[in-house]
Amino acid sequence: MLLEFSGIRCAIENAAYERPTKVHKHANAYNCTHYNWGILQVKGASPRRGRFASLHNHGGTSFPISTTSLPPMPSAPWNNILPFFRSGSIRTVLRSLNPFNRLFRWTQSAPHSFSAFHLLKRHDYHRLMRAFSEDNNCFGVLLLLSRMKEHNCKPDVYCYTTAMKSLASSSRPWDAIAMFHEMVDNGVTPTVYCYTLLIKIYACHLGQFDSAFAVLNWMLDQGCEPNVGTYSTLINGLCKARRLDDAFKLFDEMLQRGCAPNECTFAPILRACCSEGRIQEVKELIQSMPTHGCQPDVVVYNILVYGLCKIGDFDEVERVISKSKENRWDPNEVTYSTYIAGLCYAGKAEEAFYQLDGMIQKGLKPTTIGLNILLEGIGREMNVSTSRVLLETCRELGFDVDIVSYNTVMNQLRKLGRWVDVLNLFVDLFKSGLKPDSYTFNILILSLCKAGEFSMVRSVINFEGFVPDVVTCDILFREFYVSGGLGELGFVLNYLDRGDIVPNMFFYRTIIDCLCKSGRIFEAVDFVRNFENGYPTDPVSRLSYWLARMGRVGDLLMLIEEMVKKGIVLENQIFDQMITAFCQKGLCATPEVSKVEFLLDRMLGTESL
DNA sequence: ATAGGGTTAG
Repeated sequence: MLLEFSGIRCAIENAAYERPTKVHKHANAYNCTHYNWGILQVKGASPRRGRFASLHNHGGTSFPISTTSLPPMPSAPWNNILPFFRSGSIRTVLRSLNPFNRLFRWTQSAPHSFSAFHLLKRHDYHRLMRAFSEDNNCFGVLLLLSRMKEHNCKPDVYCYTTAMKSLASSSRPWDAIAMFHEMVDNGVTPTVYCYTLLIKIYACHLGQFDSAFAVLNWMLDQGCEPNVGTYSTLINGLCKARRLDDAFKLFDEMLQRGCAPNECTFAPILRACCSEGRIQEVKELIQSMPTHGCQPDVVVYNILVYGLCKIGDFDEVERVISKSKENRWDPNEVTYSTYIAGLCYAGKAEEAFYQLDGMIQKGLKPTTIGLNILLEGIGREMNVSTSRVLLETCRELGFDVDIVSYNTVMNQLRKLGRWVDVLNLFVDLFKSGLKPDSYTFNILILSLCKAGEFSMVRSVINFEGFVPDVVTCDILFREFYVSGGLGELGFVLNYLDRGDIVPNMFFYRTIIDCLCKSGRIFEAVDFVRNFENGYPTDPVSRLSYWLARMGRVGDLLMLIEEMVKKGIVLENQIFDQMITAFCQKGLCATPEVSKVEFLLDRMLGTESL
């Protein structure tokens, strides 16, 4: 047991504490393995990335460049790509390409001969790449890019941009950045949009605003003027990172540079204000929009509806919708779906159903996302039978459901311990032509674990196309630890050792929980002590919870003294957890409370230092 | 041809 833990610790120490988000989405891995590409091959397409982009000199200007190399291009033979051509959108594009015209006339289905690829023009490749990209098939996009190079058709800026976009939306931001550099190295000049995409990757995907601003400056140096889209993208990133002040600053800056904002510039700012409940500010901003030369549109009003729902002001939502005509906008599917979602969150499921009727009568079909929120809301506020029936009747009603719909209802059943029903829905989703994603598998696995059906868990893990992710590892680790079957999890440890799965705060918390539950307190303390950056807040908070819970306030005090000595800033969270545990144990009315009071005094003392 | 609006797992 000890050995296993030291193995994990090793993996954790090797892993970067604040590594960028995961490099690949398992949905993609699923797609690929489903079509008989080995998992390892797919993983090979996404090698481990370096931690952060470092700054290199590029044309005399400081420019962020990643230290990573390009992903190896996939090299499956063409017939391996055949299954992809079953996708409707891709076939539509193929059909319209001259070299494929005749092929399609001969065969009703996909082409069996790929000699036609030799005849494709650069533009044709780009159209195909876009179709694959829209189909969320990053692998196919990369395959096409490598094929066009093999056929001596030099990819242009549009092809590279599409590849970057596809990589970014497959959670492979570092590969996308590497792709940008390959493009520049090949002497292809980026367009404004290409730079904007790079900014988006740094700002929205990686949260590295220094690099994002560096790109902005670099493009100016290259004589490429940022446009509204560029600024809006960066403002969006800042807003998402809750840096609203910086967003406003950039907004002023773009005005000074003579770049006029539009609806897309306002939207993220309005959204951020809504999230903070600053609804009055939202209303004022919307009113100010015409002075900036833009007319609030349906998206802007949808954000307002979202904000009003968030504070539960449904009367005002009604007013905003009823005044839509005079404000020159038409409520759409998203408007009502947002309204319905708000009602669900407020526990007004009946009212949500009423609004659903209303929107259908207006000839608007609920969006898939809107349906998913409704399913979640009625499962929570009414009962799971209703949400399940709704899910099953959507097809008859002509509403489009997706894998999230199934995941939502499956998880509701999971919470009730109805694992047989979870399994039934898992089977049903295939009948609806859907494919399970990582959420589906994790819900199913958790459900089976809680039911003690470990042999079925093993079957699910071996299910074709399933790739465990950090959530799977977390679930398996916790559940197998509790049931004493940790020895079976060698493959989880291998994943961690290879760095294919990067542990996150949830996972560290699980490790602390497992150690503490089995009384291995000193190992838990050692665990947080030996962290790369030392005593990370989240695991320490969890440890603080356990120590208080086990009545070991003295040990907790020692840990805190140790941290203070090393100059570590103590977060409130650490004390919150301690207090929670203390209250849960009902120790507040006992003399024990004096220890906590002492600790709190200590906290206030350290804060004033 | 690019930018902005709702959703699920530990």
